[in-house]
Amino acid sequence: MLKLTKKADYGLMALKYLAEHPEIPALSAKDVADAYGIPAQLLAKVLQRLTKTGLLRSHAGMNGGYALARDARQISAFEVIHAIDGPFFITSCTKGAKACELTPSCTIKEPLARVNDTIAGVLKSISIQDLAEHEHPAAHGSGPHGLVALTL
Amino acid sequence: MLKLTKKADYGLMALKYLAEHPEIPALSAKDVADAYGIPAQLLAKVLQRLTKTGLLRSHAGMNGGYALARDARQISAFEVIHAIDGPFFITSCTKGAKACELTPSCTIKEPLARVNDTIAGVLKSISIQDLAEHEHPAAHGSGPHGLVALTL
DNA sequence: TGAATGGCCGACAGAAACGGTCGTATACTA
DNA sequence: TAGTATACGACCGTTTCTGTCGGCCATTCA
Repeated sequence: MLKLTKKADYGLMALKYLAEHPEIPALSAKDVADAYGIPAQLLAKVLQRLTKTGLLRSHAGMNGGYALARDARQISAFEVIHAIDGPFFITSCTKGAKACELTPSCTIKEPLARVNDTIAGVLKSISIQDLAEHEHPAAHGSGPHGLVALTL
Repeated sequence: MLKLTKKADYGLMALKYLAEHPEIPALSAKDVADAYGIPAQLLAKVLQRLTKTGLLRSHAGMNGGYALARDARQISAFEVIHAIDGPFFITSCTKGAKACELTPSCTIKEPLARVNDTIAGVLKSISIQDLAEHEHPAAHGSGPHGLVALTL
C-alpha cells in the first residue's frame, strides 16, 4: 500500500547520516548500521547498490568506507529510492513497454500515471540535505520544493 | 516500491465502471469482472469491503448487485485505496501510535511523513468521476485538483 | 609480506504480503 | 421453492521482502 521498502528507508537514513558528518572522510557500513541499530550486512548491500548507481563513493581497506559522491543538496530522495527499489509505478500492471495483458482493461492507468508522475516530482524535489535539516517544518526557499503542479 | 495492490486497482476500476453506467440501478460483481476480465470472486470481496466502508450500496437477490453510495464526484481515490489496502504510510515503521522500535532511529520519518501527507492529498483530490473522464489531459477547473501544496 | 580492515557479490532461508479459489451461509426475487 | 447474488471465512500457492552466510577482492599498515 504505497509503502517504501525497509531497504529504501535504510538507504535514506544512511545518506542522511553521511550528510550530517561531512567532516569524516568515510564511514563504514558498520558505523552507520550501529548508529541506527540496523543489520550491518543488509545495510552494506544497500550501500553497495547506491555506490553502483553513483550516489556514493566507496573505499576499501583500513579507514575505508562510504562517502557521498555529490553534495547532499544534489541527491534527491527519488534517486535513492529508484536506485534501491527500482523504477516504481503506482499501478500494478504498468511495467515498461507492454501494457495490461487483459483486454482494454486498464482505462484507469492513464489518469493514475499522472498521479505517479506527481509523486515522483515530489520525491525529486526533496534532497538528502532536506532530510538532514529535519528541524524546520516550513519551506525555506532553498530549492524547487514548495508547490507541485498536479494536472489531471 | 510505492505500488498499489491489484485489489486497489480492481476497486478503482470497478467504481469507475459503475460511475460510467449510472443508468443501471445495480451491477453484479460478475458483470464488472467480466467487463475487465478479472477474477469475479476476488472482485466480489473487494466490492464487499467497499460496501462495508460505505462507498457502495449492495443489494442481494435477482437483479441485485452494487451501486455507488454517493455521487462519483464525492468519492476520492484516496478513500477507495484506504478502504481496500488500509491506512498507508510511506515509511515502513510508522504504524499507528508506536514509533520506531529502534533507538532514536527514524529521524528520517518526520520529513517523509510530510511527503506522505502530500501524496495523500493528491489522491484525495482525485474523484472517481475524474477517472471516468479519462480523456482530457488538462485540468478543467471542476474540483480542488490543480495545485497541491508541498510544505517541507 | 602478511594480517587486519572493509568493500563486493551471490546464494539462500524464513517470514510476510499478495492473489486467487473454494465452500457455505444468507438475503432477496419471482 | 428455485434461482440469483451478496457475505464471509478458511485456505493455498506464489511472490516479495528481510536478513544471514560464505567466500572473494582491495587497501592499508606493521
